[in-house]
Amino acid sequence: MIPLMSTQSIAPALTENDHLILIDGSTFIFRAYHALPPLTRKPDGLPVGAVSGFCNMLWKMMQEGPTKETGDEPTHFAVIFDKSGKTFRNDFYPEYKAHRPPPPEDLRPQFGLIRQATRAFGVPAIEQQGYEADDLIATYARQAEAQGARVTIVSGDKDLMQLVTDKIGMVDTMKNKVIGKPEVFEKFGVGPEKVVEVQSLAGDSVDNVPGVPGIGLKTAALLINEFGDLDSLLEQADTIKQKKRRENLIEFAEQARISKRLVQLEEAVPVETPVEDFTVCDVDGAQAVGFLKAMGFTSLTKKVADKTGAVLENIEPIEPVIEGWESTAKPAEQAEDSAGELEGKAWTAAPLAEKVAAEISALPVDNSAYETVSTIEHLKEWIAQAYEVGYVAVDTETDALNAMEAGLVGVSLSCTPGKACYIPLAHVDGEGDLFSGGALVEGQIPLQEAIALLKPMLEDPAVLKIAQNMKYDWLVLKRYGVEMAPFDDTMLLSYALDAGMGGNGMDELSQRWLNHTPIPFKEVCGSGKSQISFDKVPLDKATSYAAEDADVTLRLWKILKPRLAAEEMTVVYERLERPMVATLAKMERRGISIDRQMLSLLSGEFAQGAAALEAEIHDKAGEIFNVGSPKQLGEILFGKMGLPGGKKTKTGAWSTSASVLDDLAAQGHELPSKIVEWRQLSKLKSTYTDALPSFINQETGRVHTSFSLASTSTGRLSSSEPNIQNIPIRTAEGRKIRQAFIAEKGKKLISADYSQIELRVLAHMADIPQLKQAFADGLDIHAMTASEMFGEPIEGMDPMVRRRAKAINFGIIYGISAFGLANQLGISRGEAGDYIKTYFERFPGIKEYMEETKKFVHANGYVETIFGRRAHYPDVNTKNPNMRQFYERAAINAPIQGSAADIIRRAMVRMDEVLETANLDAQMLLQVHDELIFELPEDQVDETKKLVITTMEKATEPALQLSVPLKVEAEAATNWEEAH
DNA sequence: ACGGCCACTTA
DNA sequence: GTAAGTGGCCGTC
Repeated sequence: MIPLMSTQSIAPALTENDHLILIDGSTFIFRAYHALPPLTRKPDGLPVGAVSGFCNMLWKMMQEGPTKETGDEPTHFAVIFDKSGKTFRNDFYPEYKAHRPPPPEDLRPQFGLIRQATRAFGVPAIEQQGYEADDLIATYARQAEAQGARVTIVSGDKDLMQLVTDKIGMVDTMKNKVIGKPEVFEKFGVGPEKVVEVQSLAGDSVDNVPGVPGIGLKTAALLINEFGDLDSLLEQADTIKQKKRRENLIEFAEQARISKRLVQLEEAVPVETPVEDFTVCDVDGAQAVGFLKAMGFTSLTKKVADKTGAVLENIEPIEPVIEGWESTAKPAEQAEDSAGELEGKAWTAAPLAEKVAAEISALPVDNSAYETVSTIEHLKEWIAQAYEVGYVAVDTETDALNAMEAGLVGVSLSCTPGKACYIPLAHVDGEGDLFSGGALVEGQIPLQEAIALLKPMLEDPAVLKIAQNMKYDWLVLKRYGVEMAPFDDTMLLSYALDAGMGGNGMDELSQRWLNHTPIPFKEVCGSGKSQISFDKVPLDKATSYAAEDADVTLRLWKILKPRLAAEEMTVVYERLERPMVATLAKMERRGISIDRQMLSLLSGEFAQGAAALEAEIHDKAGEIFNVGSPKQLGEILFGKMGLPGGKKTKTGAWSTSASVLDDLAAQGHELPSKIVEWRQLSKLKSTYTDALPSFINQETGRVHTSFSLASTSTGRLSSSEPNIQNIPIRTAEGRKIRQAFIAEKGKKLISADYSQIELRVLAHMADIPQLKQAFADGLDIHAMTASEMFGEPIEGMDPMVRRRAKAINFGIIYGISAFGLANQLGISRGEAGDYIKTYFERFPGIKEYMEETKKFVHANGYVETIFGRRAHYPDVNTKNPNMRQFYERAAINAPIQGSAADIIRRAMVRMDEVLETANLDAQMLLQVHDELIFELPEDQVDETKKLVITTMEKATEPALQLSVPLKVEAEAATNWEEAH
């Protein structure tokens, strides 16, 4: 290291009357970023949320001091930043802080702005190559102390606690906590002078300080208190009684010594700016106000102007230098480059992500290391840990699968890979019979108390909550009064990154990324008839299962989150995935009313109809058989009666599908059409009229579906328990079921649906002039297609001609084949092929688009929607021509279906706020791919309709302007059938 | 009791 | 021809 001479200051040395405040810039920046909703500057969309938060915090600190207690006027004041790039610690330990994911894309341009903001307030912004902010803070604090002054360090970083003395105090403003010697002792179990010794043993996963395996804070403090310091301990390690601990201390002695050098702050940095220069001076109003004006922070600008006496109107905005961001969209590669440069990282994000994955998956899962939390103190320790690292993996255990009914049984947490706890809350004695069981097991914190302790942390903007399938945990906890925020979801991270590569469930992800099989639920609760609910599981067994889930979730997050930036999927995740969690959770919570009586009546009608048909069928067949059995039916139709069999199923049996039966009916046979009718009726009865009432929630009296965000390859949602996305509409009988979905008294339902959204998306993506023109002119798209293809005028067109064109349009969206079109239209393969040929001649752009898509998927293994969502087809290059063509069709369809899904997602994410801002009480209840269903007071119908329509039609903006208008139609009624 | 198959429902 | 979920039957465990 080249020794640098400290610059001599002309300012006087500090005295015991002086008070130096050192602000840890990183703490401020990251708190400001995570604590506040994203904010962008008006004209150009520059992200400024963190800048705004930082300025407010800095200004407050300058006005009031760090806290009331230590709020005596500072005489010296500076903000210390980390300089990006390598530090001296990396010279002897390259892995130091290597786990850190790169900063989020929208934070990157704000680093520079925040330094400029600091200077605009007349405060020194200090950073120095090769040193971390902590080292500079240590050096300045010791220098000031040596001169007799008092020092207050403002930071949330526990590494700085080693500096605390009578003269040097610490304040964590975010948590409103003053840290002196007693607080350090409470945290580390030793005084500030021994903090380094303890940390070198316990390690720190956040900074990637290894420490000694198996030794946490508690044990470390114990050992240091016994042996005095690290060196003495390592010398006498062979005297330790506990076998594993002794072995580890001997084996990892060198690792502990390295850890000590990592956590030991450098207190003699040859600083470029002397501490004497930090003298507080009056704020130059013109500078500060100029900067704030340029940022567009109106209320702070006014405050600062008032205080400094600057005349707001006379000050011109001072535009700061902006690095790492441009207001106009630019190619992805460029964004990557400039972002990399800005932070001066030697690595790009992708190799970092790989490195993280390798390290996390190498650490074995040890279920015996997990803790069962049974006291308030223990719980508090875990909560404190979450605050400390700023994130925590959370998993709730419940007594049922359905989030709207399940009771909370316990919560598990993890902040460090390999370390996790389970907090049992409602485990009951499983012994005894059905009635006597149910006594709470001992060693559990009362549920309400535990929730009261957890709630502030789970809702605190400073702590990121991480879960696998957050919607479930969010819903369960919401029912206990907790609204978790902010959060990440590992299932959605995986979905954004790898849709189509396989499932996104935790077991599968654990297998894929950690090469680890978590304890199967079956092993804990059994299965089938002997299955027990989780509240009956003994605490030790529950802990190894539940805590493992939190551990695995945290590890998956550490692996998947850095990939987001590396693979440019941040925007997809943050705009299209994550915000849907709360949106959908709220919809599920609201549920929808159904008319139980009406369904019951229908069930009766369907039963009668089916019974009558069944009798006829048996009569015509000449024997009694199970009509619901395709096998028995096949034997009768194609065996006994000798009818000509058409298709075979893939298992070799005669197909009795509706299309086959329809063909037979067309040949003049009576039985087949009766079968078709019977099947339709029994389907309506069993799946809808019988099943729906069983989904009515006891407490709410409504039906709460569960939407799945990550179970399609294209980005569509799916719905289950019950599936409300396939409620009948085609037949008159089926529509009666829709009538049973009703609005509450005094309310109405609105159904708003996109008209032809997929064809519009296709027209935009494939850039087809005639289609775009037709949509712009509001024409009947199928008639227009027919007119182009067959040369017939739209007026007075034969409905059959239009029907053919419609089938072709749908076929195009599905990745058309002559085989499929022929089936659909009941024409020959050759004829269908001719239609397709004609179509491609009239719309050459479509053909080109389909060929390009195929080329793309073969080259890349995935395709993309207009908003960048990816659908992967890892097997598209298979040699099997049928499979290959299947994947190609799916790849053609995915960008179209997926883009439409993206669009409605954007509308949904925005909808609640839009309605609320307009003071409307409408509530979004359901989504059916291109349709949204709302419930609202009947006197707000007109206004709501208008707002819903614009929100949906403008959903791509401002990110994207389609070259085709989107059209939404909305109707209101007291039931879904009439509204649709 | 579980899972595959077939049928039906939707966009 | 794309994307889903559910229910009944039936063979296997």
